[in-house]
Amino acid sequence: MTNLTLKENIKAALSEFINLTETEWLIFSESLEVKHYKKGDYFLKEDDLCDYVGFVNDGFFNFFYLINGVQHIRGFFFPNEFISNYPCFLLESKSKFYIQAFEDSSVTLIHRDALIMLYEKLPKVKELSTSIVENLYIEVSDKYESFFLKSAEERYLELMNSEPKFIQKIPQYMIASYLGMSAEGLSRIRKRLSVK
Amino acid sequence: MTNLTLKENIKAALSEFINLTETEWLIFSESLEVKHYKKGDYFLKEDDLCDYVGFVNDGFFNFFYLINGVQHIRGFFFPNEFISNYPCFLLESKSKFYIQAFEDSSVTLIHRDALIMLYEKLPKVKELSTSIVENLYIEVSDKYESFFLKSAEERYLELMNSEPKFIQKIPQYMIASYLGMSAEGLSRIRKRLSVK
DNA sequence: TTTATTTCTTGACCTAGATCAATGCGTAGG
DNA sequence: CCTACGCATTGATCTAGGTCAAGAAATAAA
Repeated sequence: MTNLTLKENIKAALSEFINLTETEWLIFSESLEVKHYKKGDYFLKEDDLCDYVGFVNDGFFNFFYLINGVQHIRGFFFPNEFISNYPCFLLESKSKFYIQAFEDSSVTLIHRDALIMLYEKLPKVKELSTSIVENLYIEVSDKYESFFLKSAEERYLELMNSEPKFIQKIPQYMIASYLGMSAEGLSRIRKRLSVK
Repeated sequence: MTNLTLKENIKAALSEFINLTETEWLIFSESLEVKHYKKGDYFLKEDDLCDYVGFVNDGFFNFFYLINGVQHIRGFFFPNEFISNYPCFLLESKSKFYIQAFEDSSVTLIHRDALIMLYEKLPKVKELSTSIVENLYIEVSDKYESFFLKSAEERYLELMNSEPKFIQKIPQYMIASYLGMSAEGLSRIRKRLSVK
């Protein structure tokens, strides 16, 4: 795929939030750059500043941090999703998290400075940023609620239901970590479910 | 306290986010109204639309919802904090939550329509809204993380540490619900801690 | 194909915290 | 002052899910 086509991907995704005219889109797309990541490459590492927001074209990424060398997975970024460590992007603070390519991936990026400059030229873009944060806020509120009210088994089923296609590619022990349970625990849950 | 003084409370709180000149503040404060709640009164009920953001002057509120008649407490609003069901305020959707005054309370309110009108007159106010949501997002992300990594005892200590003054006024069984544990569990934790 | 490494499963055991039921305590109303 | 009712404590019991250790399977490397 050409870089041009890759940028076009975003256009569709953006339309969920804002409507850009052709001219506006041209201005916007000038600030975009496409970057390719090999499996294992980092979009972001611990203690990095997170100066970019990206949009995943292909492949996918793993969002985690380390406590005594143990990976705690907190999310995945799949194609057609925005990718960033937003709290760090917003606060311009150092990242506690890593974001790592899980397979060869391509991402369309925009730098914070470019984005801020766009806010002047295209006020709609400011609204876009606001909407993204609002959505993230609502999303994490839901995840929080689900953790409160649901058992490990229910959370697993919920995930299988919402993201079946990609989950297959992710090793079980990572899914377990993402769901806040042990790898052995998840294995038993799967066994229990397969019997039913 | 006069309504004028109550409104002044907000000014100080806002200064954390934006700086308003005297003139701007006058424009802003015209959109504010002060409302008093008796203990037990609702700021918001299930299925209501949440058309207001408030600012707690006095008293405090309880943020919860009901599942088969059981209260699940998800937060408290203390003096000098903004009060709203933000996801509902943002999405203009029906609330699943109740917000109830725990003692006689006073709140300075702004209606969504007034707020949106202010965005035109005072663009800074738009930034204020954005900042508030960003803060909420970061706050709930932290709470999520704390739930993941910490034991019931640790979460209790964390809360006692961050909000000692108000927590005293809240019955234990509500704190337990807020922390996602049973009332009996919390009682045992407290006993264990008092022995140490 | 064989070997090595990573991932998954299974069993044995343990523990935090839930649930249920009984009792104690404090304070508001009569 | 007494009675109730809401709240807190405590004991007994249960269970989801964690931890540790050993194998089995699968995947990658050679």
